[in-house]
Amino acid sequence: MVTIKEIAETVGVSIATVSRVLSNSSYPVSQDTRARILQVAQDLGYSPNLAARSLRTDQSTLIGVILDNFTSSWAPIIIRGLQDVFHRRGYFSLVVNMPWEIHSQSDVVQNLLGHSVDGFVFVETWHTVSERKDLLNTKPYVTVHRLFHEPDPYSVIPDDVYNSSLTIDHLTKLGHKRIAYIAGHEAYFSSEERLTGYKQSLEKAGLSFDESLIYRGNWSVPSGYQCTQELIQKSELPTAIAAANDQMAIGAILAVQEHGLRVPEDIAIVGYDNDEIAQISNPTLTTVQMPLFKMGQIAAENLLCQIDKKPCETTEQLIKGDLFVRQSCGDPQGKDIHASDFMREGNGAFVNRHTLKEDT
Amino acid sequence: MVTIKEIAETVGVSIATVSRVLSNSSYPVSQDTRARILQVAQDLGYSPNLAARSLRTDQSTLIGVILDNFTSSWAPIIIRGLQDVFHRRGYFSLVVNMPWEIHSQSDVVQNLLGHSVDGFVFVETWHTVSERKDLLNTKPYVTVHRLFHEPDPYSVIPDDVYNSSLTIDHLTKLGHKRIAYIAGHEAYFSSEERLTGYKQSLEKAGLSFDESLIYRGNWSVPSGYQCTQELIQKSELPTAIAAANDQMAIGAILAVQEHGLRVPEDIAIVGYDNDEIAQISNPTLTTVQMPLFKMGQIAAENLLCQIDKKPCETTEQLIKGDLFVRQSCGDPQGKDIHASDFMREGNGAFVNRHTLKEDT
DNA sequence: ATGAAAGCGCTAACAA
DNA sequence: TTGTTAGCGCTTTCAT
Repeated sequence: MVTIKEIAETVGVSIATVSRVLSNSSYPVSQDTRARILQVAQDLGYSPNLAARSLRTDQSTLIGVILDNFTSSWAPIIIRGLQDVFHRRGYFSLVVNMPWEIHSQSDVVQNLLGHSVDGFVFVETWHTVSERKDLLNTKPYVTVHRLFHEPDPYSVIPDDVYNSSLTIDHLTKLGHKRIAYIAGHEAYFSSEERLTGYKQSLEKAGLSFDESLIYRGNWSVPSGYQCTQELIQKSELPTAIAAANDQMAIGAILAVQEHGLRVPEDIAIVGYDNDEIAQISNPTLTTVQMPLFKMGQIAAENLLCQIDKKPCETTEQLIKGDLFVRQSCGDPQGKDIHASDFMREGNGAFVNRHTLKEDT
Repeated sequence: MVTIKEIAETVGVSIATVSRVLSNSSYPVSQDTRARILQVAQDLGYSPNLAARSLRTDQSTLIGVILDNFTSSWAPIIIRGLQDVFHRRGYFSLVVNMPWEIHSQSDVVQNLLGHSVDGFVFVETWHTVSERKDLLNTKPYVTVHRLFHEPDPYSVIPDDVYNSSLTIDHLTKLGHKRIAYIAGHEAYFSSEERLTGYKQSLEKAGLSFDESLIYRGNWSVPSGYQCTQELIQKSELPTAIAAANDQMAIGAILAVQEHGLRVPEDIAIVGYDNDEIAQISNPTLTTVQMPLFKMGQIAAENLLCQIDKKPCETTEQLIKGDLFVRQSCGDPQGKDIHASDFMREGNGAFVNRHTLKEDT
């Protein structure tokens, strides 16, 4: 590996001057020598030894990214958003999976601290602020998509109330007046927010809230299926079912269809997440997508802002998502619906995981 | 941050002795002082400055992990496998997404080299050996799940021929004699391997290969749908369709059902990947799962082996997957099939992305 | 505008 | 068995 010493020798200047140029210091260096140094560095294929720089400056341009569950559908997209900003600013991230249950937190954080990371990002995490504060050794941190209830000033979260309303408003606009709701697991902060969105939309539409229309699932397909089975046993069927995620919505579709009822003709269904399955189910699912990529970007900006000790946002940031209208609520224009509709060429919405699900 | 100097002072020994103990050097240190140093290090919450160590030893305990597409279904599981081994051995990984198309490779690799990474892992990559050899600056590397055709000595790949045979054997054992095949995109190495597995299974079962039963998709649901539409136009229907991935298999199911045919009663269908959708489709999909977690572990072991300059495997390692029998080929016991079957409590196979899809 | 030199925390060669 | 010291590559203070 080529060092500044080598460059200094070939150019015929001191290492100090080379360092000034190559570390973008604001220190004055003549245009001429600057140019020559840059040229030689380029020719020799110089790239700075970051360990040495880190040792000297106590800054590593390394960020510790801690995930509760790497293999969730959302985490990779959030990470892409984070890295989009980090890489542009010359930061790399040490990504580690660290399930909440296993209490190896301190070990991992210790180790990350050993690498002199400049800050931490917690993604889809259950670690509350209070739990981790002492661990972090005063390094700045930010949380993307916190799962716990306790508020966290440095967190970026989806605007679940708004997003949920988007789906329910869609239903009320289509004339639905009796809308059942399958809520998510109650331990999750999102669950309550989404339920709140449901309530707000009903109120907006002048509909009264009916406790008996609320069911509680655990995010899984079977739980959506179970809730819908119970719901169908009841005397008066709703005309629509909203679920707190796509998985449960799929469960609802399967249950409804098993009873010989049609979606959306007899019962309309909306989900939440715009998970891959929303495009593959039959009928395809109308749902809302969280702006995960953007959430990652915003969180990264905020962290770098803290690292640079510039004034930055210190309150939770809520980010709005977008509605994806598909077949499961019926076509507002009243056209017939076939499974093949979304298979036709040119129906651009189709994306699979071979391509990037980059949010807008 | 506490340093060895501090520890040396409190214990009353030289920093060299402290270093010897704390860097697990084989150098002899008396039991007594060793114990005292360890104790003090523990009390003070010492963790080594890895940048300093790296500067001195030219080893960083950092691995560069380069992915073509972070948001694929498989990449996160492979990474979990890699990290399972890396973390146990004290290594962290710098995970970066680097699409093949964008020619920023050298920049990123340069930067990673600046962090003195001890080696590289390429995950689901299109970068061939020849393309990257010069970039890596003699650092060892390993490839997990290469996508290109050119063989690569240091790569760990799924045994696609074997895995594919698993699905076709399942069909021939159920008595199918006319089996159509929807192959994957031809640019992918896997596509040809899986097709080979299909051919081998036919031969094993004494069935002749019929070119007209082979269709070529591009991995997407719509492409599986299209191929199946064409196939159905033909005079003689097959009794089974095998697809090179689950997405295309789902497309096939939708096309078959649209023609009023039943799966599996009229046409049996198998997929490949055991993607999340395989458990959610109606009927659920019989498919095969690549041992992604294990592939990651094996690749990591191999890389560390190279880093330690120990003798290690230098030929491609093919890893076998497992068959998951669900509804789409019919129940060998001849029971009736309902959508609700897999919703029942106790049907343990159901996993969603909130839980880890850790391979065995 | 440039150079000399100290020192970040650690390891390892050499000395005792 | 323990200590002293040079030096990894870099930034930065202090001289010039």
